[in-house]
Amino acid sequence: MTEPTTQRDRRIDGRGSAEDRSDDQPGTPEGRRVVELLWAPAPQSPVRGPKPRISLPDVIAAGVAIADTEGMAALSMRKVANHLGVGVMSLYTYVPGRSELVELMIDRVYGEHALPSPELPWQQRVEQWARETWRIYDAHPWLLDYNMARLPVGPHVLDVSEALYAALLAAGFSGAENVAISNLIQWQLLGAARSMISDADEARHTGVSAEAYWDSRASFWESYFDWNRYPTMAAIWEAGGFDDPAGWDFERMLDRLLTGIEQSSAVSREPGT
Amino acid sequence: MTEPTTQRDRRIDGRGSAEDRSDDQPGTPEGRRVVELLWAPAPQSPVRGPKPRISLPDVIAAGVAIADTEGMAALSMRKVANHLGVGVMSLYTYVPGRSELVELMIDRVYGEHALPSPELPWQQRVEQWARETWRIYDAHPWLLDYNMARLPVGPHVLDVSEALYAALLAAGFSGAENVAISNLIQWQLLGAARSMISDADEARHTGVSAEAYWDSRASFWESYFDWNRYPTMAAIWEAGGFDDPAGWDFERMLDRLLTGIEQSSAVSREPGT
DNA sequence: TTCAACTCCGTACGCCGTACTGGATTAGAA
DNA sequence: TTCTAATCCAGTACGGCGTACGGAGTTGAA
Repeated sequence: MTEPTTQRDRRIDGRGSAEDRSDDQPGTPEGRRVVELLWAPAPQSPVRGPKPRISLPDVIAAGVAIADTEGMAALSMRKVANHLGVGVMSLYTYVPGRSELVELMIDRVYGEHALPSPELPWQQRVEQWARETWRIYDAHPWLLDYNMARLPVGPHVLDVSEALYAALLAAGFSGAENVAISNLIQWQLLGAARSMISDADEARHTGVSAEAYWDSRASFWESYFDWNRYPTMAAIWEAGGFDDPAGWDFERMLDRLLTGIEQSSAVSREPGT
Repeated sequence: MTEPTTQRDRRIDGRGSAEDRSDDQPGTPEGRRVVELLWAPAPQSPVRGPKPRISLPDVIAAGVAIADTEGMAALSMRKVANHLGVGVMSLYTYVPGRSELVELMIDRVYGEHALPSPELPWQQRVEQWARETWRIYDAHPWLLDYNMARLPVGPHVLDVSEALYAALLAAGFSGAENVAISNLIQWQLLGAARSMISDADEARHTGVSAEAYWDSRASFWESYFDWNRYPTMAAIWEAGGFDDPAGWDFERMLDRLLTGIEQSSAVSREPGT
């Protein structure tokens, strides 16, 4: 960290082309910046300018607060600035832009995950991991709006991933198999959370409850639904299969997953086609 | 449909309060409108005004075209209008707003799903269903940006759902069990697609390939990754478990799912806790 | 004391969705 | 034929967004 860091360097400076990096540091400038924000150990020594009135954690906390109460779509730089009592552009001193702020927010809430103790049996570890993940989705439903395909590579996100990998390793899965089962668990959890939580969440800040939503679509069921065209759905409906989210109830799903994994751990190891 | 339908009625007219619906039709006005757009059989008889220069399918097709090439984020009403050679506000004659347009676009691309023949054995039906779904995600990656928790209730969306439910019914699953397994399949597919396709897709219109992305984060691996803090991840990495998406390769995943379901179909039926 | 480094932020630009309003066009009623 | 109501079409405008730019004020080190 020898070269001087001017404001222009710290700001995002609009995606420079591949040629214009004269230094030999790895990666792109934006990538380096966000990695530094996620991992940088200290706000480096006291420096030259005036004392900052806010801090990076403040900005992240404000973002989380707004997203928690109003949803991800309502999160704007102006609102964050307002919440902190500063001008909008001041935020760009701390954060390169909105999307990087979101990455930081995600890593920050992953820090709330209470990691399972390595001494527990693997089933309990996986179970606690799943419950904690669910709890975080429930506390911060805006996570569910995020694609989740490319999680930010932050310390807390990695802690959480490591915990699941480690639990599955204890169950006897390693390498690609471990990754596959880990993905199985995460995607099930995410899918169920999206179905259950984001309904309730959307209700909270649009004022339209899930029932009201379906009621608003009621004309469909009355006028257009064709019982002959969709016989299986009709049968499931009449059997109560859609009542309550019993089919993807969290407890049942967890049970299913664990027993499925146990079986797979017992049988195991015939390669695919 | 006796009461006159003026433009003000057809337009979205800003979420009227619950009191102001004088008629006794079910659901909210917006809900009725989008349901009609999805299901209305014909553009009702020839009517009074000037001949329309474009049509609803044109608008939907333009939206799909733009989203296919530039991504969901780049889909704007202005671009759609431009693509059709009309003014922006003209679109609102055909579609209540952007979000409804997206719903219509989704149902439209679900119409590309080649439903499996009911005469095939259920495994082949599920397999073909999964391949078709994957193909559609691949052709229209912007679907993956959509939450997918609340799919639009359109005819094609329901056709696709019905096909999976029916195949699983043939496998012996009914009621809530059918729903649970159907969700399992869909969420796995969606998760895998989000991981694999949206990478490639993002690369296409941001110009940043997945390798370039990881390269841009390269400083992280060099400077910050702590092999002691993340031992399992390190082990998996060294074993090649992250190389290639072998762990969640589509074929392997499909195999895994089908055999898992078969086992579950054989064992089955011990209730949870 | 000077000055470079730094924080803060007002202004402005180009996007976005869409409300409002009115003009042009047409089919049926008179 | 003339009139009129229904309908399509769209210009203008408003409030919101992310953020580039440039400059004013503040501070510690030279």
